Amino acid sequence: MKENLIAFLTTSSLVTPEQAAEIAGHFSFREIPKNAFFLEEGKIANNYLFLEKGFMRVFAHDIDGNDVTTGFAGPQQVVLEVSSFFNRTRSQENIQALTDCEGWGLTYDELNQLFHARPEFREFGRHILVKAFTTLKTRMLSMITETAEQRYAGLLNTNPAIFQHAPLKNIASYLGITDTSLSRIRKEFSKK
Amino acid sequence: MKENLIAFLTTSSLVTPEQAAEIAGHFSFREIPKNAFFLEEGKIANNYLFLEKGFMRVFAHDIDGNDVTTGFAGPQQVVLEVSSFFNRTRSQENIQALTDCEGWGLTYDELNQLFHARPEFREFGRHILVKAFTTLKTRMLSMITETAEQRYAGLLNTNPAIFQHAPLKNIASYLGITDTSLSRIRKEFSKK
DNA sequence: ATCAATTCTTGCCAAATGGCAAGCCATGAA
DNA sequence: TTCATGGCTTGCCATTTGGCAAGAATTGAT
Repeated sequence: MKENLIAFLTTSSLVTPEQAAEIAGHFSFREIPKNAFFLEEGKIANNYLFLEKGFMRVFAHDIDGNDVTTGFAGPQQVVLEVSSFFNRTRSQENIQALTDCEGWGLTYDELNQLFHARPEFREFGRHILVKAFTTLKTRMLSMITETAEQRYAGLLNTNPAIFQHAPLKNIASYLGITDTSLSRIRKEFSKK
Repeated sequence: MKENLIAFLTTSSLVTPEQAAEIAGHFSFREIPKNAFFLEEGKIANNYLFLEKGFMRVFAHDIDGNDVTTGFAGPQQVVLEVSSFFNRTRSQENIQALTDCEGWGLTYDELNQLFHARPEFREFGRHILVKAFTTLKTRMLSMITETAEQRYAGLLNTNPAIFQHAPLKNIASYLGITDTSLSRIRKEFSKK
């Protein structure tokens, strides 16, 4: 039942299979139907989620009120608004299900209890945070050094599934361009 | 002697002044002369630094070998290449002193011992990591939603000291533009 | 003091991206 | 079925940014 969660916990090799099974025991099943919000801006994130099925989109609003996609999440990934969750502050971001989603979750209190009781899960938690940070740094570097077309090609390569679930305008803002430009880039790209 | 470090540890209010004094006791004094490298790409980051005086630049190289500034550090900040330090992997980034620097440092082993012995320092460590992550997310959002001129104005506002220590071409790549464009933006900006 | 290297600016032009509006297409609701 | 909505593309043109090269200014080394 929780095989995927257990497997995920052990991949880092910071947690043994036995430990993973016990840790997984504390997670509860969560369903988020399509279009429902896992987190709404203005609220304090209280849920840590291991996403097993489905896709989600993370987005914020810029000064003019425009919708800006800051991230996507897919199966076998942790979904978490780090800042709001750990600092207990109001989130500036929304997390919405692009498709029907299923996964395993912890509340803030549950996670802290588990961090306290399970040093290896604490290490695992740090590992996840470091990974998210590294991923974001890589994305920042690609934002600085690559053209929009290169970033598009990169996303198509690393996360092709997103194109089947998110509208292009969301993908465009994630890439830092307008939907108009993305459309043109796709046209050029398909010629090659 | 270590007042600044102690004050820094207590600002988060995760560490009491007494605890901070004891934690600070484990840090050793570090000097990095101007232009020296605190970390070189290809090596494994082994030093955690609280910078007390001076400025540093973090940079990587893109595919064409161009120098890209990914960050700056100034007084009262932690200097750390998170990914290499925690994963014990070779760094893709360099950290170089822009001016003569002084601060207080821990090695990887020292930090881990302290994390183990001092839960409050562990919490503090997480707090620093979360803050760095949040800062980077904000920067990513500004990269997507703001013009180069707005980003320039923002940096001038939040970190004016950098302009006295780093050459403009470094600041340009940090902002995601060429030095030519930055020069023009500065010209326009000074008219206002 | 001199020379070399680096930094910064500027002019010229090209390339990349954006803004807007129109139109087409697919989807879902009534 | 019809209608309304949202998603995607496209044409036209404006704006932003880049590439390159030249030159001035600054810095650093000898």
